[in-house]
Amino acid sequence: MPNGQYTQRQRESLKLWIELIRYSGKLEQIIDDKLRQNFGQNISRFDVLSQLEREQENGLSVGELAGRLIASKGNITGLLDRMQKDGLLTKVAKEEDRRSYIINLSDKGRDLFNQMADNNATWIEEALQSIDLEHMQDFTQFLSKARTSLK
Amino acid sequence: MPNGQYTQRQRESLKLWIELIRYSGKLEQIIDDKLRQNFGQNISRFDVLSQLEREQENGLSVGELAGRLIASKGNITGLLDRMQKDGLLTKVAKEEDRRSYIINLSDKGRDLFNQMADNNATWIEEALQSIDLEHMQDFTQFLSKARTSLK
DNA sequence: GCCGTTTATCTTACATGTAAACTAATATTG
DNA sequence: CAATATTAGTTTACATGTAAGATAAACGGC
Repeated sequence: MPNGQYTQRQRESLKLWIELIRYSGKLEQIIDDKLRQNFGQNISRFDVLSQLEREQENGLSVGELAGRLIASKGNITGLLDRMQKDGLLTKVAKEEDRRSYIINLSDKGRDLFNQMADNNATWIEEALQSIDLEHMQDFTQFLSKARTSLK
Repeated sequence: MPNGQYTQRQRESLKLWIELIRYSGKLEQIIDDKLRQNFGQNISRFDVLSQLEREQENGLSVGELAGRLIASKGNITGLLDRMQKDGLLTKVAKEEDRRSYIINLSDKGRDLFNQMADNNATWIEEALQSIDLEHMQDFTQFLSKARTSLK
């Protein structure tokens, strides 16, 4: 493949790729800014709270939590430390497996998440207001399929 | 809006938002991994090289460059420093405005970009192979419009 | 030309992402 | 049971992202 000589399919793939990154990056930026300004939290933290909230009282081990996060899989130790220091979650050693810990929402964390989630739903609805409901559903389904066939 | 009680439109917006972030995040991750493994570079650096390559010999000031980057707008100083240290670009003080600098690709940077771009086109075509050409074009156009109506 | 404002970039401090090496506990194999 | 491999999580070092303030040069009104 000589430099700069691409097939039509490659050109269209590149265009789509760039638009996808641009659009979703801009959306993410908008939400991240709102979360920072209004709650002093960012998307990673919202993601953590969200995953823990789904588990109710059961909590998650560090590894399980990392596996469910959309964004950061990397150095989750520091993130959880900072969130624990902020009183958003609890971390208790597991009885059966002394290598492992159970992470749970604190009451403060749960309250904060509920507030954030409500606001978030409003912001996202606003950001997507130019898209009609039918397109939105098609689009969601399309993305879901495309993602499954990824790796 | 009571906790957990969302309108249909809000629910669909949230679903679309989550699928978008997941899909584009996964795509970005795939490409980032390939760039790291094959070239020791990441997407931010590829983005910088790409913007500079478009300008041919003219180069860009730090501010212009920052404005065109898809991703990082933040601490671009350090990124450019590291890339300069790797010999990928040059940084020359501007004659007319001594506050400003002109960033340009070095030969090494241009060569590297050309290699990366070719590989990138192949990888992205592969990642998007499950989508037929027509859908791809629709989707690109749709995203472009949706993005323009954002902020 | 002088002075306040704006602009371009840098610096600093810190949060987060990435990768690899490390530690301790558990599981597996013989 | 002992040797080895695997797993969970941490630690370290470094690259990158974010925000705020600092610095120096250029601009604009007077």
